[in-house]
Amino acid sequence: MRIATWNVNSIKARFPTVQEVLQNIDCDVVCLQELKCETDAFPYMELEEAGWNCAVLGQKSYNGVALLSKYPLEDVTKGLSTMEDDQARFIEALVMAETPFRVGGLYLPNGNPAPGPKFDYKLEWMACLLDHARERLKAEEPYVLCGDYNTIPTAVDCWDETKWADDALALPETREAFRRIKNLGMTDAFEITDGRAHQYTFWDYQGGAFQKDHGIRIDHLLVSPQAADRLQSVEIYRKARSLDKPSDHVPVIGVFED
DNA sequence: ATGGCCGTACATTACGGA
Repeated sequence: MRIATWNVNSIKARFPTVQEVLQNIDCDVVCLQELKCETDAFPYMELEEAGWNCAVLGQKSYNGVALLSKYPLEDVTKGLSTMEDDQARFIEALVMAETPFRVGGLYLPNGNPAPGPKFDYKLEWMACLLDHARERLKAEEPYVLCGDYNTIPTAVDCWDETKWADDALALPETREAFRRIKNLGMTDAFEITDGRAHQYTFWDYQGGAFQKDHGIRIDHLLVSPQAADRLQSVEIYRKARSLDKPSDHVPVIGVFED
């Protein structure tokens, strides 16, 4: 079972690239973020023709999340169970593989500038995600909570810690909120299968950041104990960043024993 | 310094992103 998360930064602006990458990474489940399209405008037909079952929570202009699955999806929920949110940032479903996996796809708020109302919203969102994860863990099932966390977990997850010191992605409050979710018993899949420093999932469009490898690791898969038991490896599909008109994020793939 | 982001929208600039 291969489960990917990928912030596509507009599905319409790069749909041919998205289709090509989906084919190449050969996953069973893909969580997409930053669709930047309304639910009705999602390219259901093309993706269904390629064998995907789709669950979508879209929004005009900004945000928007989707779940793609080669297996049937059941128990689809849109939005966090623990919060009223007018932004399309969370979708979850039960993936009916031989061993069912529950998969949540999230697009956590950026939070800049900090301090300020946007940072407050980010921290509120993370607190609600914590409550949601706590409830989900009670089921003791394979559970994967993946997406763009807009969180640089530690100093070695960015190319230059000093450049991010005052940024909402790296502030102590953000890192603490992320750790709290891990402390519930959700494991960072990359950390336990790879764990190398300076492995990135995002590179800014500006200043030749990708060529200089000036990136940050902000796309994560957090997994329940039952999913961690099956976890074999994590792949960061860097190649997606070198294509024409790329997203600024690349797919991160968790590989699980079936 | 010989270069210097991207996508969206009530668009020709403002905004959100990270």
